Amino acid sequence: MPSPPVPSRATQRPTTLRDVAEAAGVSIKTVSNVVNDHPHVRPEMREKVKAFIAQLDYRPNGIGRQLRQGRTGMVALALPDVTSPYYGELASTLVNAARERGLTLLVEQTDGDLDREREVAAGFPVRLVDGLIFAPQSLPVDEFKLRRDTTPAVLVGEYGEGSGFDRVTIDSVDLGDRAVQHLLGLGRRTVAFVGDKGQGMVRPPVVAQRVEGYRRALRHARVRFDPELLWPLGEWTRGHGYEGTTALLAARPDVDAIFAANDLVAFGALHALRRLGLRVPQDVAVLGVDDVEQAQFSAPTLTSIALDRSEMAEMSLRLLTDRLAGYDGPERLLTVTGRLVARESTGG
Amino acid sequence: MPSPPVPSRATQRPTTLRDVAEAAGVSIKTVSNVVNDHPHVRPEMREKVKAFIAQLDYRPNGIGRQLRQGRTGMVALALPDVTSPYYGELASTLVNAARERGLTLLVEQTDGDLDREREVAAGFPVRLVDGLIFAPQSLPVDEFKLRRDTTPAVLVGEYGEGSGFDRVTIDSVDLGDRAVQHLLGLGRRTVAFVGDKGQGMVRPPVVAQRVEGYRRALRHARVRFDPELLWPLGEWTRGHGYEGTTALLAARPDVDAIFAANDLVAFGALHALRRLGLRVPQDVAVLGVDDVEQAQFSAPTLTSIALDRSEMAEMSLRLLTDRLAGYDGPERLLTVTGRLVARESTGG
DNA sequence: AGCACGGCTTGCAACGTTGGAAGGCAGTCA
DNA sequence: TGACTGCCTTCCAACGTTGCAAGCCGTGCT
Repeated sequence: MPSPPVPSRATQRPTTLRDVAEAAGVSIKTVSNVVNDHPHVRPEMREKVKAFIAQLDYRPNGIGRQLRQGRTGMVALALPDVTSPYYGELASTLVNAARERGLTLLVEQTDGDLDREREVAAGFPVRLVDGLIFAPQSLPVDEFKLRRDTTPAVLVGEYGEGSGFDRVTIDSVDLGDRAVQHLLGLGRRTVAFVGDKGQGMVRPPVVAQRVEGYRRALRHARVRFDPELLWPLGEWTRGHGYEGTTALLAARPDVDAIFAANDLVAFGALHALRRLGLRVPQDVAVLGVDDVEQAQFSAPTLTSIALDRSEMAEMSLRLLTDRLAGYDGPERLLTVTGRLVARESTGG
Repeated sequence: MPSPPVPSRATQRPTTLRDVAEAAGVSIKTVSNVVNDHPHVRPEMREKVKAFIAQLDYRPNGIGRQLRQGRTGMVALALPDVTSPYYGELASTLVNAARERGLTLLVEQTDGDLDREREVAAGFPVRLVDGLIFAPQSLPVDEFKLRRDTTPAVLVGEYGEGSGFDRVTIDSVDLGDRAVQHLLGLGRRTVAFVGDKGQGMVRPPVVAQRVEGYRRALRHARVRFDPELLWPLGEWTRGHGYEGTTALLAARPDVDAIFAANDLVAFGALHALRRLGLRVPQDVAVLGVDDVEQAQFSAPTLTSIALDRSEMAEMSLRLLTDRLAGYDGPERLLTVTGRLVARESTGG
């Protein structure tokens, strides 16, 4: 009878419960009981088995465990792009928060692309996660509503009104209102919003809300609304912010304040104004949204509206873990409000 | 005989192969064959089964599949922090590159913390991934060498010499050399390196190499090496860069150039110099490493050394997938070299 | 001595999937 | 008509784990 071949290091089979059981001369189940700290194992037996576990470097096979338990302990996080500071920080906090709860986070990037977001909504082709945290950008709400996947989902961002899903949202109307109030309070009267999207047609909720806040502040201060000051941008990036601001000031040299859709756009705007030889805040005041760390270090430092990303991350995970734990009630909505941090770019 | 209870939406059991099989009146294996595009299924049968699959929204259970196949299709990426632009871009590219290869990336953050890095090296307590891409910061190489986990691993960064593992590395000696050459080429003679670590004791490899490059450039230009100009920093962040630079210029007002350990430190340095009323580059030239996007938008724009993160990501994944495909040869080493991008902060 | 009890250990089954082998059926050819 | 062939389908087992129920054994009580 041939002896079994000696496995090479690379093909070495990981230790299983059975291996430990055979080595220790006990049943598989007893080893399992030791691993899972179940009662009804004699202390000396427990010690003995633990010794073999350590010696053989036994670590449970997650797959087997998950198959048995029907849950994977994994949660998908789908967002446009971890590279942007806003989403990056959200992802970072979520990774850690999930870890603390014994969950593993699977990161998926959509680039805000409609088709990719559709795929996420439809559910991953292979069922692998217990839940989903989703920050959509382009997907119409009605489409998400119709998803057949019954995995619990939490929506993050301005998006999702009327979707019937749990949401962590930002009060962007209030945010826009306060941003523009601040600029008007400096005596500025020609305030541009840089970062409009889908104007005339369907604005994504984030944009629609910020614009509504913008108009509310104007109305309140009895300043005439000038639609030309809603300046469109393909994407909310530094590059687009730079191009857009350059074009804006060519068309409207009378602009004396810029409400940038987010901090990246604001950095692009600062750069453009510098290139144009305009002083910030003396000639043009600039205000961004997100309060990314760089805002404290740019020249000039950037006034911004801070959103508590770690709070948002905690909230989303809490909503999701409730569902995982069996909560089956109606949708819930948690709202985060912004906090204005005044810095040099608005004379602060 | 009681009929089975109607499941509520929340507890609805996902569709399995068995469900489809029963609905279609065929065996489980036939459905499996259809799902996996296996031969020996009559076309009309295939169509019929596909119809049921669509109707019942059947999607394979990843766990069952993985258990059967012995692989999870998941790869862990362990790095200090996705929030920093450098690691964020690495993670972002890796997520997409893994996706293209049908792999799923699991992101783990260590904060560069020794204990967390130890855990990663020891292997996750629950076996769940087929491979590991690891960017360590504090872990001594010797410790990593001894890891018992036989999962294939790829090390990313300056770290890992002599570890016996596949590596994607950066030639940081050359990088430091070229950085300082550039500054000396501007006529500067008092070049500080901001971001030294563990000086006197064991410098982490990144630092050791950049310092070696720094000294090599000085030697080559016959400029005396002044150890006081290696300025220590607890961490390579904007905040530490700001504090460190402020302290540096208090101690050494004669500094006329700063080689910052990375771009974040450089942004902190720019901010500090502005606060001190010093002009960049006229009074002090500043140069960073990583060429993050913000470098093109800061005031002044930042000269930096670009490292191709997407190339590094592709390389790491290639090394890893080779191992997953069974390659069992000796360790391999791929090296990325930096490219200097001159901007305003050095008068470019 | 017999019995019950409680503490510890084991055996069985099942989670959902797929490779391999065996089974069935119709058509073809001698 | 019977055997063979080739295609399609089904059956069986196994991946590693854990809940449940049953089994065993020694102790203490009557």
